[in-house]
This record gives sequence, C-alpha cells and structure tokens, in this order.
Amino acid sequence: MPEHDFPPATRGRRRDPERDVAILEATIDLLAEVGYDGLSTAKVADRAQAGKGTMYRRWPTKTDLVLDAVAHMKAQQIDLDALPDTGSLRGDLLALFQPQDRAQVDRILRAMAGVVSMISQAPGLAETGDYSIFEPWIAANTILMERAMTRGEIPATADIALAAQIIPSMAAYRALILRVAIDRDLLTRLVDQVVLPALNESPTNLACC
Amino acid sequence: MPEHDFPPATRGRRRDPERDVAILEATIDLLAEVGYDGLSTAKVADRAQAGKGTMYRRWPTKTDLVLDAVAHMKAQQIDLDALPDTGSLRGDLLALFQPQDRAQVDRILRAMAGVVSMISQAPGLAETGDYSIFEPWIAANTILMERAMTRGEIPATADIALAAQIIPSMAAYRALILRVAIDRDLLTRLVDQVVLPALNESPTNLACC
DNA sequence: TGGTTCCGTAACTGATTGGTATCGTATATG
DNA sequence: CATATACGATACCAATCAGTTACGGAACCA
Repeated sequence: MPEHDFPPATRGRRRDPERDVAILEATIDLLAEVGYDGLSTAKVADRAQAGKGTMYRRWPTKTDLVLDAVAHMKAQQIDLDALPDTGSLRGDLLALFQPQDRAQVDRILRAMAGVVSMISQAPGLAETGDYSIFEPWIAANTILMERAMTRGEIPATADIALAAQIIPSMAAYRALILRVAIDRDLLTRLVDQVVLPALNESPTNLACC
Repeated sequence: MPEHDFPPATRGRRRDPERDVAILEATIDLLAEVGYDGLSTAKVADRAQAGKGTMYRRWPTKTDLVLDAVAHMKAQQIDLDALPDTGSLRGDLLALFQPQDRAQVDRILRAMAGVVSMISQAPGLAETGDYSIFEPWIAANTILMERAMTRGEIPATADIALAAQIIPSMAAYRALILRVAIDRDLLTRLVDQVVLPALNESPTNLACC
C-alpha cells in the first residue's frame, strides 16, 4: 500500500506487510479520536506497536501516511460491484446503508471529520478529492438509481445526479457537525419522503400532487 | 463579547471595544485560511495589530477565543426576525439564500471547516453545539415552512423537521468536503425537485404521482 | 557463517506553540 | 500630578512534535 520507493530487497529480512495494516489501522483509529492535528507520529507508532523508523521507511511524511490511511479505509468500504439488488429502488437504498454495523460506520465518519482539518491546512489537497469517503457512497446511489431508471421504475427525466447526493450529504452533515450517525428511522424517512419523491418529480410538473 | 470576568475598571484607561472586533475578525479570517490548528495566537495578534496581552486579557484561552469568534460570526448571520416574506414558500426559500454575496458566504463556510477540526480534538464541544453555523439556517428554514403550513400551502402532515435540514446539510457537505459554495442553479433544483416535493409528500401515499 | 535488511526501543534535534511577564506609552479618574 | 488600567511590542518558558539516528536483535539469503 505505501506508494514510495520499494527497493528490491531480495537480500535481507523481508518487509512485513502486516506492519503496514497495523500502522494504517492505528492511524485511522487516532484520526477518528483526535483528528489530524491531534494525531502525532509517536502516538501512531505506539498504538501500532511499531517503531517510528518502520513508519518512516514506508511513508516519507505524516501527510502521506494519513492520505494512505484514508485510501485504505475507502478500499474497505462499499464494493461497487456487489451492490444490493432487491428488485425495488426503495429496497436497494435501504439495504445499501444497512449491512455495516453502527460502530464501524461511526468510526469511519469520525475519521473523515479528522481529515477535514487536514484539508483546511493543506489547500492543495482539496482539489484532488482523493480524501473523500462520501464519493463512493454517491457513486453507489447513482448506480442504484440508474438501474431503477432502466427498469422504468422512475421517469427518464429524473435528476439522478442531484438525488444521489441527498443521503450522503445528510450523513456528512450529521457526522461532521452533529457528530451522530444516521439511524434507521431517519434513513427510512429520507428514502420515502425525500429521495423517492424527488426522483418521481418531473422538472416540468411542479404541482403534480 | 468576551464573557469572562470584567473588573469594573472605573479607574484607569477604558478598554477599547474596537479591539474586540478586530481580534475576532482576525480570528475568523485565519480560521478560514488555515483552520483551528494552523491558527496561532501570535498570528491572530499580528493580523489584528494587537498585543497578545490584549487578547489574553479578554479570552483566557485559544479555545475560548475561537468559540467566541464563531458566536460573533453567527450573530452577523441570518436574522430570524427579518426573514423574507414573498408570499410563497418557494420564493421565501430562494430569497433566504440570495442576499449574502458569494465571497462572504465562502469565508464563513471555510471558517466552519476550520472549526470542525477543533471539535475533533475537544470532544466535549460537540455536545454543546454552540459552534454550528448551520443551525440558524435550519431554524430559518423551519420558520418559513411553518408559515407555509399555516397558510395551507403545504399539508399539515409534512415532515418539516426533516425537510428543513436538506438544503443546509447539502451546503455543509459542499463547503466542508467539496470546498465549493452552493450556486443558484443547484439551489433552484433543490427547492423545486427535492424540498417542495418532500413537503407535499404525505407519509401515507408514497405513490401519489 | 556472514552479510544484509527489517524490526522495536529510545534518545536526540530543531522548530513551533500556548501562555506569561516586562516595558514604555497612552488614556482615564481624583 | 498621582494612581491605575489598557495598549502594542517583545522576550521568554515549558511542552510538544516531525523527522533522524543509533542500537541490539531477528529474519532472510548466499
């Protein structure tokens, strides 16, 4: 996972890949607990039971480490090739946010909040967008909605690009500002009263009901 | 504005209230530029043309200063007693997000992103909620929607609490993650295709259209 | 076995920071 | 004028931190 120079190293002791994941996991943990600036390389090494040398052999800088940890976290997330397929868009949307257990989601969202502070200080990072955990969520929503459209479940004029952002942005707001995870009740209300009506709303007939 | 002990001070030179706003404004500026941790008390004093002593006489700690700066920023924001009243909910919602000029809004949202990092490190702050710039926005939405409900413009069963969060949370997502302000086109689509349909949707007739 | 690379521990360095104290000056009361 | 407070500037202190280096031991290969 560490992207920088990898000397062939066919000679001595092999680099232990288990140390990589231990360090990355510790980084995510601390990111969720204390944020980017509260996170010190010493604390990461401590929690991962690793030496700072081992860390710096893999990631040349703290920023690189955190960015890689976010990428690692992202990779564990939604698999766009194995999305739910319940037959109805409503079932798919509800299923998409169900499988992961609450604590796991909470950890991820808090880590994301920690990353936001890093972006504030390194303005260049904002453009890459590589850090956003919400982007794959939006992509998953989009795919589910496109499927529903080809099934004829929603009109061809539906504004999928907009609707796909509703739930993830609400999740982001709650995680980053309110510091609470989305619950099942809120999710149901969002799907039934906001997302599905928005998709069934044709841009031209605003007073359809 | 500084909340801590204010000795009567009837004897010597008076405390200059202009210094308060200069320091608070400098704090918000830096918060927007470099975030909470990138912000040093020395830099604030420097930009405000103030001595550090002058700052610490008013706010005992960096956290107090930033919290007060956010409150100051919040006070300049939406005036809940002077909300738009165009006669229609659609007009009101569009008018609510229009008056402020782009640069001002951008500064505020970037400052909010800077505050998020502070919350990550001081978990106690999350509970108070005093820091959130989006809360008055939600309150304003709620009031406009309640007005529309008493006018009979939307059904009495509408889920206002939910609908009032849609636009602010989308704004928060864009500001904090995407680092872009909401534009007029997106706002119109949100109002017409998402918020208004959601309000007109009765919880019971999910297939009304 | 010997050379090479990895590992964790720990000491170290240079820079930055929150917060305090001091100083000379300005502004107020009595 | 005497006293008291506020002001900006500056020096200062203790703590923290990113990143480096040194060390002794472990794993691998020839």
